[in-house]
Amino acid sequence: MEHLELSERKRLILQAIVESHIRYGEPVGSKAIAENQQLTCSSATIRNEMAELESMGLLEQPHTSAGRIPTELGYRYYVDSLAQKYRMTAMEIEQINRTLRQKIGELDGVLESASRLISSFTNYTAVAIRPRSGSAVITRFESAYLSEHAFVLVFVFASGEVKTKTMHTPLFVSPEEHAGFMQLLNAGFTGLTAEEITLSRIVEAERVLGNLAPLLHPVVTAIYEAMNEHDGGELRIDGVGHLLEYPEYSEPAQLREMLALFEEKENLLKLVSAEDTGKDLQVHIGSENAIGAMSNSAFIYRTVRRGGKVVGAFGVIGPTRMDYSRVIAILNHLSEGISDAFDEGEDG
Amino acid sequence: MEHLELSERKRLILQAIVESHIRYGEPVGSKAIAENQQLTCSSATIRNEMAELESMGLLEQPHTSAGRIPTELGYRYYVDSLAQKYRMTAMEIEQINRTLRQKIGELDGVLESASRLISSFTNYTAVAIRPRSGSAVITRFESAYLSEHAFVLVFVFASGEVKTKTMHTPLFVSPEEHAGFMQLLNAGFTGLTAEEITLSRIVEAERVLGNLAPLLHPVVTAIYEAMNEHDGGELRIDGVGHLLEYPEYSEPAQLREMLALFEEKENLLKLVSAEDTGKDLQVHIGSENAIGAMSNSAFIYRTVRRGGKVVGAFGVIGPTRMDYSRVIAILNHLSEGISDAFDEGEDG
DNA sequence: TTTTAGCACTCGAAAAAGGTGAGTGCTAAT
DNA sequence: ATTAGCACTCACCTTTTTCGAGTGCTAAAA
Repeated sequence: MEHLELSERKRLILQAIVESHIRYGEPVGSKAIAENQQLTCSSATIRNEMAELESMGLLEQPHTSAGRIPTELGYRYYVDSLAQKYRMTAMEIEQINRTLRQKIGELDGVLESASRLISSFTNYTAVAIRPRSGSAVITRFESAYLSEHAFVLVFVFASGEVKTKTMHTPLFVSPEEHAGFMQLLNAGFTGLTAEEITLSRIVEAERVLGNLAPLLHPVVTAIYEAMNEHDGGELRIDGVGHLLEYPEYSEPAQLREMLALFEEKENLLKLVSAEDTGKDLQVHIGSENAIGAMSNSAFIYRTVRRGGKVVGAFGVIGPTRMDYSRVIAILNHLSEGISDAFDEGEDG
Repeated sequence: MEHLELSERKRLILQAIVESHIRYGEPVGSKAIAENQQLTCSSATIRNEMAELESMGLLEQPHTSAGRIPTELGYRYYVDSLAQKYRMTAMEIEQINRTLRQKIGELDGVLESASRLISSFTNYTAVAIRPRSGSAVITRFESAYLSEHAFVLVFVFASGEVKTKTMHTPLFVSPEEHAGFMQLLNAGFTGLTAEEITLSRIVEAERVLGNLAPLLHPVVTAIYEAMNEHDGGELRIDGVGHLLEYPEYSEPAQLREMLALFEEKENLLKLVSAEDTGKDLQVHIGSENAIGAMSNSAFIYRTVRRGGKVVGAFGVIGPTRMDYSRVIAILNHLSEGISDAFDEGEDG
């Protein structure tokens, strides 16, 4: 399927059909094609060509007396070989740049903004993903002393990410004790994966702590949770309502499946975490998605890398008749902007 | 409407109709009532009573030859005077308690868990809200030094809330400089509302800082943002998919409106922020909601107070034929649990 | 050999027609 | 005051009809 040989005319016809169907969502008839385009042949000729395209598996008919719609293969061919590069408007570029410029630094913040932007620009549902990382390691603990009974714990992960958690305790903890506690934490619990935080370590630490020992348990629990949260990945979704704009989600069953998918973040996370093929732009059409609920949808996303490793992704989910070229252009632009922002943030 | 005089029989009939309609979502006929209940009269009698209830504005007929459904007023009467106290199952209580026990301390975390719990228990869409507070004041800055080019800023708000933000800078900042910078921040920028952070303060601080002056601008921006974020309120929604379980949201238009409502957090925030009537449990039925999109929905929420001030709220949104007694019971129980958790956290 | 005009045919979608029954209001008897 | 009885209403469901966009095929034209 890499490079199916198609006559120039067939390519034009396929392109016209795909684009019309993307636009109007309805089967495309031979007459519409004949009139509309720079094709100089009659509808009868187009009918013949369409029949051939159908036998090649690029088009299909919903029923005998209807026009044609593209198959998944048809879309695939379109995306790979036919789609024109969409040229973003100055307004679009401007607005994206402006928004990104404010959000340098925190990955979560950047992804969040990206998601919002994408949703409002494309009129599709947008997702922002921080995939599960597999082995969170905390390289440092910092803390801010709030009162005798409370302090903020700051977890600094190897990835550069930072999480915080406010701890409360019935114990009376002086600033000095607090400092000592933090020193112990940094000495005994950094550089470890969740599995490496063994009971013996904890017992040993408790022994050292003396009367502050009861403080350790909730802190260790917090550490665990922070690691798991960090490992577990994050998912944000914007513009769910856009689904309703497309008749392919008008059936309650379909819609329900999608909403369930969005609510159970596991699935989408898996989808992105599973594969790092090296390609930064992923276009998954229909059943290519390997999730039942998405077999009538397209999922396009772009990964965000840091030091070669995938640390995030953002993209859109919508009907298979998605405006691929526009979406791809927007994702690419956004991606560039984000890379720039990070490069500045890192060493600039 | 406070205490409409109704005969005992009318009350029973109204209650039966409301409960049947809550359960099945369909108009209730006289026959069903007559058979079902402990009423000892015939369907004809009930028809007469129903006609009267209708003329009082408590019931209505979707069309001439259908049964009756409660009006908003009917639901209101039911909620105020008729609803039985729902008794939670041991399982429900157990699970709520267990979940809450893990989430002591961070308001956001508690609200989040509450929302999830509510959604899964009630089969309605759940919301958790931290309303806009109006005047965020930071009482203290803490910081954790990460590297010469990065540190974590911790904002401690007067409300006890804590926010963090990771700062990057191209400057080379030594630990000592960092400590000095933090000292200045605490000296010059605590106890202020956003408006009180004036340019003159900033200029003065820059003067003191000397070569570290360029650091101030991004930090002040971050402070601004943190305050606004804190002021702006937070909204979390779970179980959107549950809407689809109720035919009142089967029309795309309805659904769309709701999804739009959920995505534009402003509206819901306003709804809760606007009023602090002193009542902790709010039941808004239909048009009582003062948001067009919600005129066919009920919104029940419970506020969370701290020191007498409303700092959060959680509740459910669903069709007007909501299972009021069950929802209210669950919200109340949850609320108790949360109060307990906070009391422990504060002084325990 | 390729293209095209013409035509009979197909079949989903929308509109129209028909049937069903739950539920009503009213009247008259209890 | 209650209830049995009955004519009537009207949303909902099913069936029928109509309609037309689109097709494939054939035969003529290029």
